[in-house]
Amino acid sequence: MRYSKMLIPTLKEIPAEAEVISHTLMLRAGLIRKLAAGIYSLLPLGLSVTKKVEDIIREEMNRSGAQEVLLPTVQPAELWKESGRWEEYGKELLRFKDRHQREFCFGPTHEEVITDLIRKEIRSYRQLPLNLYQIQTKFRDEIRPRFGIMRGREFIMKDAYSFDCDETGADESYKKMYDTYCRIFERCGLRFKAVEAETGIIGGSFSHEFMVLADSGEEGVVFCNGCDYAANIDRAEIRIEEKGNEGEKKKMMMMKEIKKVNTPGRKTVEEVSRYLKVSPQDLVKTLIFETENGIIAGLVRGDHQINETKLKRFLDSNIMVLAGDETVKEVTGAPSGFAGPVDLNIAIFADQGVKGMQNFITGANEIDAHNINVNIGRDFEIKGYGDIRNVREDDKCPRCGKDIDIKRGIEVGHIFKLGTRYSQILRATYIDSKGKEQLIIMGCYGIGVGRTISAAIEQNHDENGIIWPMPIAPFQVFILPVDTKDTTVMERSEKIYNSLLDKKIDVLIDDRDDRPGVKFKDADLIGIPIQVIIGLKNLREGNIEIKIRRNGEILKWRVDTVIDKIMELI
RNA sequence: CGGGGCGUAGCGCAGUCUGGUUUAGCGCACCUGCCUUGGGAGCAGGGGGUCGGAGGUUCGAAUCCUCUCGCCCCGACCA
Repeated sequence: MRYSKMLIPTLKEIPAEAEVISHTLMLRAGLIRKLAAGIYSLLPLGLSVTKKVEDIIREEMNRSGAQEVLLPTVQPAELWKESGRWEEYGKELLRFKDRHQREFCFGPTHEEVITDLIRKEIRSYRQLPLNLYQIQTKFRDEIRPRFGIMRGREFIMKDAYSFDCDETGADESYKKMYDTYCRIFERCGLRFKAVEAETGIIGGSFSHEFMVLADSGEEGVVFCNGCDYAANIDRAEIRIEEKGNEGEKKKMMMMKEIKKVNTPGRKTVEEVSRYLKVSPQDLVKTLIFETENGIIAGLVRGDHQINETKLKRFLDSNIMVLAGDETVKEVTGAPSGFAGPVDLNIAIFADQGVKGMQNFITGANEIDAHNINVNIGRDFEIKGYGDIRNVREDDKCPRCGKDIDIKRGIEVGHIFKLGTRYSQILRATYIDSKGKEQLIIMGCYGIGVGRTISAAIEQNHDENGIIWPMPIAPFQVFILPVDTKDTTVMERSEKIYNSLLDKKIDVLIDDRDDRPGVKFKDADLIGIPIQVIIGLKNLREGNIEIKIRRNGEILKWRVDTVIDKIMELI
């Protein structure tokens, strides 16, 4: 491809809208342009990378025995009503009506459609197992799209669905996809971790997320330095320390008399503990939540953070919203910041870390007041204890007890074992070898294509621009003739260009009649791994210069060996 | 949805508080010519704006008021 003919609108200045480096660079390198919030056009360079990633996915999916299909983006409401998700999915589901006032939605995911297809087509165990996948545009009306195509509303996703006769088969399918995903992300040149994860609205019995570690990641990832335990922060279990001496000591402590103290204007744990000259560990935080089963309170130690997802799972509720100021006032009789469990007549649940605490401090359900020397059992009752707080770096691995690390991650892939959640409700069944009707067991497996690209840039860039890993680079080689007007330079450049094309190499030649500085800057910005720089000075000495984008290394090779040497690099 | 901020040329911004000497500006980009060719050059000339939109106040509105649309950030939420 010739640069002069290609639409590569690079930007010298940093776009105001971009927040993370991958977004900035994708705009600056001319890969994407925004049309509306969370909705982007892919320009030639961006599409080229997208196709490379898609092809890697296709190859590996096909290798695993999956078959590609293409399902509709527009889906009838009936199917979603049948699965129950028309109500469940909420505002993220983009709904609309056709000219006959029939209800439709733009598919945010395709469990309903694929299950419908399968229930119509599959009769016998002889037709199973099956794994179908597609690479398709989806739409989820995100509350807050951000970071360019990392969290868009319209986005390209590879989604696969497996169908098995029994649990053993389903587990095998799941394992196969796990391995396939590892291969895909390895080939994309990403440093990633597979972690235990939540199933969320997709549902199912267990799942793994594939996380690319990057500071800009939106998910917390917990992993052990000693063993291979790794989990999403919403999933990561708290290791319960066997309290030896400390526990004993605690038990021996006397319950002191509960007392109300003034804490004018002190609302946060930080403020209260400093004012009362105690450590945050001596406090218990009371958080009020609204659920579908009424208002409840969640308790954690002052220096701990409650995890709503864990609380939600613990209480098996679908809705869990931190109560607003009005609700808090209604329930506790005080503005938020002064809530406490004593004389609170709603169900109270506590983190297991609160269990051994004695003579602690809580809000007094009264403005500018806290209670000290509060004790469970004597002053209030707890309806249940659970693991409802976030893991911290000073916690230990729940499996092996060694130190753990918490990092940020970008979720690029997610695999779920669905079980019979959809096959049951949509009646996707088969006849087994004994002639009996059975539910098909399903799995579902997603990869965010755009997110994978963003993540690749987050991990592979420097101050000058993108540094593409070779397998997903839009071009493998960038030929940069320093002076387009010089015939010696241009003839040699064209020759190399054509030789590489003959060898099926993706090569871009910068035939623009621009000053060298402009071309060098653009070359670094768009990040093609190998730059072939052809200048008169080197050419006179029979040399051609090669610049490795990743490390800036400059190599000088003889003109007649340059093609072979480039082939070795690719 | 709550809080904050921003909409002025393709991009980045000034001007808005304090309405009128501004014919609405600057840098980059763009077009023409000259010049230049190893890290986003230089000179000269040029084109491009319903100041997000609607309504209002006023002799006069980018500037003040009301409504509205869009976008960004934080929070809540989320594969």
